[in-house]
Amino acid sequence: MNGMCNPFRVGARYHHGRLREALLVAPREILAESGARGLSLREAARRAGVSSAAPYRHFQDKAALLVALAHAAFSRLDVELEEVARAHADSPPLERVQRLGVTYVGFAARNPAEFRLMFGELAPAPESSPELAAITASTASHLPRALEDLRFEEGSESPPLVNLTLLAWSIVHGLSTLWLDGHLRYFGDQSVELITEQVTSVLIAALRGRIRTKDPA
Amino acid sequence: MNGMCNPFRVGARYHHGRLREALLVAPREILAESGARGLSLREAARRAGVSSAAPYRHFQDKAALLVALAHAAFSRLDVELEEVARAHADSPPLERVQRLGVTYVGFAARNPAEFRLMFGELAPAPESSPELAAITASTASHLPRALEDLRFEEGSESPPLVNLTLLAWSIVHGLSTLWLDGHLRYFGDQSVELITEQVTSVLIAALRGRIRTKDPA
DNA sequence: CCGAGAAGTGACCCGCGGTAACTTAAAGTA
DNA sequence: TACTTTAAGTTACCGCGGGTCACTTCTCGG
Repeated sequence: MNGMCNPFRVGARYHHGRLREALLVAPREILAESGARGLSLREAARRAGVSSAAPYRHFQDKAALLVALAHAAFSRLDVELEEVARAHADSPPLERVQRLGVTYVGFAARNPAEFRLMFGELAPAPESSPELAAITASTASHLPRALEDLRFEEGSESPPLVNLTLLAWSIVHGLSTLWLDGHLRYFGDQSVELITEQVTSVLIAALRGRIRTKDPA
Repeated sequence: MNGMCNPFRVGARYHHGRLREALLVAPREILAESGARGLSLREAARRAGVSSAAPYRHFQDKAALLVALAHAAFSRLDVELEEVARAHADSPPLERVQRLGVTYVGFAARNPAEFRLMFGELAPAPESSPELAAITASTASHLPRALEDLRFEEGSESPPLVNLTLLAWSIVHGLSTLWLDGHLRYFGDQSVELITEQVTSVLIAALRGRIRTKDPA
């Protein structure tokens, strides 16, 4: 209770000093340990070595804390995607899109609770804060930016960019949530990243004309 | 408290008589009104006109009630998919798959809270009950059953059925969750069903060779 | 150096999940 | 039909979490 174990709370002074920061760190530990179910303001306060009413000096309510956490998580995903996009700037667009997708799914798998916080049931609406809306938009921009480099053969239809984006996003988002919720356990024990690669390869092969069905038009 | 408004509780006898059934009906109203957040055993008991300890005579705990609710929801989805598959038994496989996908997304949109209960964060693991595992497996079988009718042109690669299934499932599951969580609001104000049709049409057109990229191999 | 306001405290409210001991009524049996 | 058993209810209680309020402690600007 005296918070001696807390790096932010060595002196155990009456005023914590960096409580807001501590309240963004502690919940990540909790999420990693016990998932979103175990995340309570009280537990976060406890870990910060502070009374259960203290957090309310820095966050209006629990939802506001969740918004801040989601914002931080979006920032990290945004950085990852940005780096991948730069690293594959000279690759063929489809390959760049695939790398972005694998990164997206990998992030979800490595940060399950935070991914759920960003997108899931109790995710704060992006409108609940301008900053959250901004980082959300930035994160969502990488996929269409890579896809708009795609070129189609003459005689081929050119699907609207929005449909292509949604197709790609729904695949990786679907794989992420299915994986997090344990529904991919019966599809072999490979890593999600590998599964993602194989699944997206089917789409890519189709777009490159290497897979064609005999399905009647 | 006397439960006079409850059809199952007209006489307000000491023994409810059909409490288990009532406890499967009331939560659906709650879910429709206030989502999973508002779903508590106590509220369900209140609506059934019964004390807050009564439900424990019929369900070991809240999780067990959720399992039963999820089972019922899976059954309804299973029936819907079964009917669609039968209705399109003579259509080209890709079209049948598309109808299944639209049905899946439509179900999610029409039953948001229950869909989250089936797949989402606090979804019970299928292993938590044999019946749940069975109905889950049955529900998941419609997509691969339609996809295994697909035939490929000579010279075309033939992707493994499991990858095709996962591709199709991840798309519709991704669209469902993205829609439920409000992330498709910025993609126009069309219905999810329409969005699903457009997005899946891109994939289908690619598989039929009507869309081909100039992407370097 | 002092006063105002930011930051933290403890006590309290309510609703929730869950348990235990008790009561009612329905069903089975002599 | 009477008596007993037991399933299906009840009230009262526990601990915990979100949130508020009145109060105290510290920090910092004038």
